[in-house]
Amino acid sequence: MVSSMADDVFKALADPTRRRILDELVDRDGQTLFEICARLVTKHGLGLSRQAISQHLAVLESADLVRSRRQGRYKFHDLNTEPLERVVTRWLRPGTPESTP
Amino acid sequence: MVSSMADDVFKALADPTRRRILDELVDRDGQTLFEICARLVTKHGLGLSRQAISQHLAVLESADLVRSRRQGRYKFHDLNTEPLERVVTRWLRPGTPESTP
DNA sequence: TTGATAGGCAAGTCTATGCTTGCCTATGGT
DNA sequence: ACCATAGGCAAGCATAGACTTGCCTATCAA
Repeated sequence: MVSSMADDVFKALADPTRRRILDELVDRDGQTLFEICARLVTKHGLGLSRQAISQHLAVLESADLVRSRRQGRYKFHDLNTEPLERVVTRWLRPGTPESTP
Repeated sequence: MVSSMADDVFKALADPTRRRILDELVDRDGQTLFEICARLVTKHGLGLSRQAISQHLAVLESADLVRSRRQGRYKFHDLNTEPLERVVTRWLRPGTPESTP
């Protein structure tokens, strides 16, 4: 089964933990896996294993919502909002009065 | 467990069939369950049972993405894009140049 | 009243997926 | 060389969720 681009984006956004991760990356870009784990624990009280977060990051990457760059033994994660902007305008008509106040 | 408003919206959008339904309601508002079933079959080739679509509509309603009004034995469904507009700006910073061309 | 239409409810099945556990690789410091 | 750190891989489990089937209710037309 082929998974379209929009499909991956919406699937990625369906999980609350993944949305928290995006929140963290908005707050500070270029975090490592361990940093994200630590912040999810301290700021949101989420007690998830490192592997769980790693799998979430993989889902976000496959949706191109997160880009990663390797540097030595560190892997930094960056937010990419471009897929969001493209996917959201699907049902939002340009003529909606409330959207352009 | 309490399900927040954003949670319901993203969960509702996670399913491709539900996104198709929203597409149909953008195309023509105020359709009944049977109309939506017929259009999904003819226009998209989806062979789903009436109950499946009914359950999808229930999910969309609980996310307030679809509002329904009863009239006799008919139940008309209307699209409500307001939750979308609110939920999407979460990671889209207002200063993004591409978003305001 | 009878029958057809529009919709609802409630199991039951089956797959997807979130999470864990355990082990493995690679890089950097000392 | 040694060990700690940063991350990856793969199997296993357990719940959520999509879909079906079967039956029930309500509205309208004849």
